[in-house]
Amino acid sequence: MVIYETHGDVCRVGYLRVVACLADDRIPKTFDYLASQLYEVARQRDKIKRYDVTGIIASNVNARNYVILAAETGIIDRHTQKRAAYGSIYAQLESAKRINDIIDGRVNAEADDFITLTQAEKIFFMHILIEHDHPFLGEIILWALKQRRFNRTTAMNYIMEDIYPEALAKSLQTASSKKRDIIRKEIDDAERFKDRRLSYSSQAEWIRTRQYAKYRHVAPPRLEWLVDLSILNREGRGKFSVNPEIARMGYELERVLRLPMKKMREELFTSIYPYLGNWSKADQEEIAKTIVEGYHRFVYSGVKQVKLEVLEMYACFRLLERGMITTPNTVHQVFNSLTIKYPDKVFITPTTGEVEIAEDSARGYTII
DNA sequence: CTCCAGGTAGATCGCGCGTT
DNA sequence: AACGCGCGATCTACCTGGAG
Repeated sequence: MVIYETHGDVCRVGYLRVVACLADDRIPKTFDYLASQLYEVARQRDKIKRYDVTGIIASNVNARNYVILAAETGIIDRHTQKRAAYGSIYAQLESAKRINDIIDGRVNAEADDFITLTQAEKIFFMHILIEHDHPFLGEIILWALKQRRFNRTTAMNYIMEDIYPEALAKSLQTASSKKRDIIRKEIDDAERFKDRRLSYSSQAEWIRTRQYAKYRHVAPPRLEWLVDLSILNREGRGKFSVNPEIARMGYELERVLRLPMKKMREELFTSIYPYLGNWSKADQEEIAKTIVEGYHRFVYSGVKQVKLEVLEMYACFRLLERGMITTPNTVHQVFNSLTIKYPDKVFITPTTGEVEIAEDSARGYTII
């Protein structure tokens, strides 16, 4: 499910954290309301403006574009106007504390607060962006890996003329029938992008076309996301290079990013993320503790039905925050062993995947 | 009316050339 | 060789017409 709607100004991943914290699990908030709140929060740090990065929120319109991106990446839900799965997960992570402090005015934002991500946050957003922009963003990463160094223009052309139509074609299989016709039309159009671009006699003429405007709205934000995730480094204006740490994993990345979605999710945790930080392996007890603690956090913040899948992903990222790594499948196994060991305290409704964990199990984690 | 994709004005970069 | 100037190329933030 490729992200269809992007705008050239949604370049900074960090604002998605603010949207996740501003949204709510119980009370719907309209996108306009979220946008104006986001705008207000972002303005807190007007005095310490950074001019070396693009995508800083400077208007309501531009804040709204970020809210839309949050909807496209599973942070908030278009229909319910509440938090979506990844928004709920982020809101329960420790990382959310700092953002909430800024939102509530308990601390003043520093220059980097909306831009710089912690290592765990980088992996969190890498995960959701790769998943929601699949296979587009993954293929962009693989192309970048082959280049090592490249400039913005080369990247824009290749991304739009080669990767984009192919990614759209692949996304056809999973798209709803309504969207399919629109996507097919877009593919037809995209297949002619290159010929059309080359038909303009001068560069000056080309950059004034609507097609170029489209390029600018689709490709550059994705490159900027990769910079925020430390997959790419910025090398001055319009130039990028691949982070050497990532470059070393080229072969593995190619294998993992091309796996079917469900497999890819697991393999990112087994084959990629372990090399993106100094993690220790989380043991069974830590995992179980994190599951139980997480369940109570979700319930406390107003999530009525805690989905097992969501709880498991939460546990993976919460452990990363504490310097420990595990995988969704491992968490799943630990959860299963909990239901067997404590059938009177830990339940799952098989049809819906909703979890319940008895209150007293939280106290001192006595169930372990 | 609302809203956003596409359009555009102005800012900024950096190439290539002349000068020291 | 190194510097720096000027201008075309490129980039970005903001705006708006036309779709819904």
